[in-house]
Amino acid sequence: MKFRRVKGTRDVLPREAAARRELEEKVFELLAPAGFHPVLTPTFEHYELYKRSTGESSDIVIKEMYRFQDMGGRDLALRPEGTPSVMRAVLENSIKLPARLWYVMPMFRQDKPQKGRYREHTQIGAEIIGEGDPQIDAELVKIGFDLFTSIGIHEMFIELNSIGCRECRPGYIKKLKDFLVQHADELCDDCRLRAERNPLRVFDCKQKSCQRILSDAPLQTDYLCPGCADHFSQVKAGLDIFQIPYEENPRLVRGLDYYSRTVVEFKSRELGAQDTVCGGGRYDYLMQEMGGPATPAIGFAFGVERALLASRGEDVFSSVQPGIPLLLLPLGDKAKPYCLDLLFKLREKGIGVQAEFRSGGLSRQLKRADSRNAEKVLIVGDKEIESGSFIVRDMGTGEQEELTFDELISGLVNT
RNA sequence: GUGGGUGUAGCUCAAUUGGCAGAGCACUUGACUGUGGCUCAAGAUGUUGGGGGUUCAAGUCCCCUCACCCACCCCA
Repeated sequence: MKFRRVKGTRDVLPREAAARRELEEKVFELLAPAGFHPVLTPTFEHYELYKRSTGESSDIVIKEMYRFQDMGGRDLALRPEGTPSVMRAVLENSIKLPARLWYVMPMFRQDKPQKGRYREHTQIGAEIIGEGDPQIDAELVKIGFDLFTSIGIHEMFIELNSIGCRECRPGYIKKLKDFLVQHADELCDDCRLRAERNPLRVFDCKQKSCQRILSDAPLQTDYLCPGCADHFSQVKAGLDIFQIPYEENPRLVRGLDYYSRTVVEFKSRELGAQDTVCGGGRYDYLMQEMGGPATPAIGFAFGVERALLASRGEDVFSSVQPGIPLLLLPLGDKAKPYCLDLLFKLREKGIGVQAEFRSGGLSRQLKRADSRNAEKVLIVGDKEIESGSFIVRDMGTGEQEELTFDELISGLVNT
């Protein structure tokens, strides 16, 4: 085998492709009534867009982007996540706000592939732009919850936190940094680095020793300004209206720079290490940072591959040849052009039909029909062409009936 | 970028202390030239992931390399 797929990419075979379409339908059915409209953006953008929005301290920008130059010397990158592109599109096309947009688009990140994580993957995302009330946060979380429930993801739980705003976050980060410096000699090497660059990330550390120390660390929720504290408690009050299982996780931090206030993760215990199905949060400053007017916004996104893993298990990914409703079996060379003609006369009637043009006797043709998973076959030999009466055989039951050409054309429409 | 595991026929996997590379499924052909699935018979399939080394002899031992899987970092 000479050519292989590029590391971290995958082939989506018919069975999984069908499952994806189903999933997309379900998402559409849930989002459309809530006012979401579909949107598509280019697969690549100016590198600068992601650098400025996703953030220079995010791992995506630091080491995971497919960055390249085109022949005009433009500095470009394959889209690593959807939000910056969607916001750019809103701004560039002067879309009327508030707006609700959703998308299903491929994303590209050059990190090490493992279960449920690929270098090219498909994300479905939903964004509410121009609405900042806490009820919106609760609405979006509820929509997400319903969505994952409807696609059959079990053992799901929601983690929720508020990471504050411009007013209160800097003060908290300073407090946290002071704490980390104090305990620097007890932390792992990674965490000492994090303490300098991006202190919030220490909460992601899996080291038990670090976790023990961090259990005494100051928490953002204790240092929220009155505005953020009120917002957060109203989000929770909103969620309490629904019977949604969520837990506050004061150590939940997200990897992108643009988040503020509400952050949320949807997790499933059925996924192993990659247990986050969906992440999201509020990003009230992003539009302004991109040069637009101050505009509150919130959104979530999830990976289709991971969602399918969590909802259907492995069987989704096996390859299965789909069956054929009706297969024409020509016998002899004269019957072949006749079948070719018949093929399209039947398709015009909306019948799913194919023909077996490889030569062979009836026995052979039936064997082929069997291995191709045909539900019914139509036997077309010289005898049939002459008499205008054809045998339709049900490959499941073995029952046969004889139909004239006209009966065939009209009668099969109902089968 | 770091660690662990696995690479043998299209697929799932065998192969004893180093000793003729095999089975099941799938495939092709025939028994059966106008009635499939079952059965029976025959057949085809490999640079044992790649390269190098040790040896009379390597799927097996050693070194290098690549790919995939799992995990870490991080994330969807």
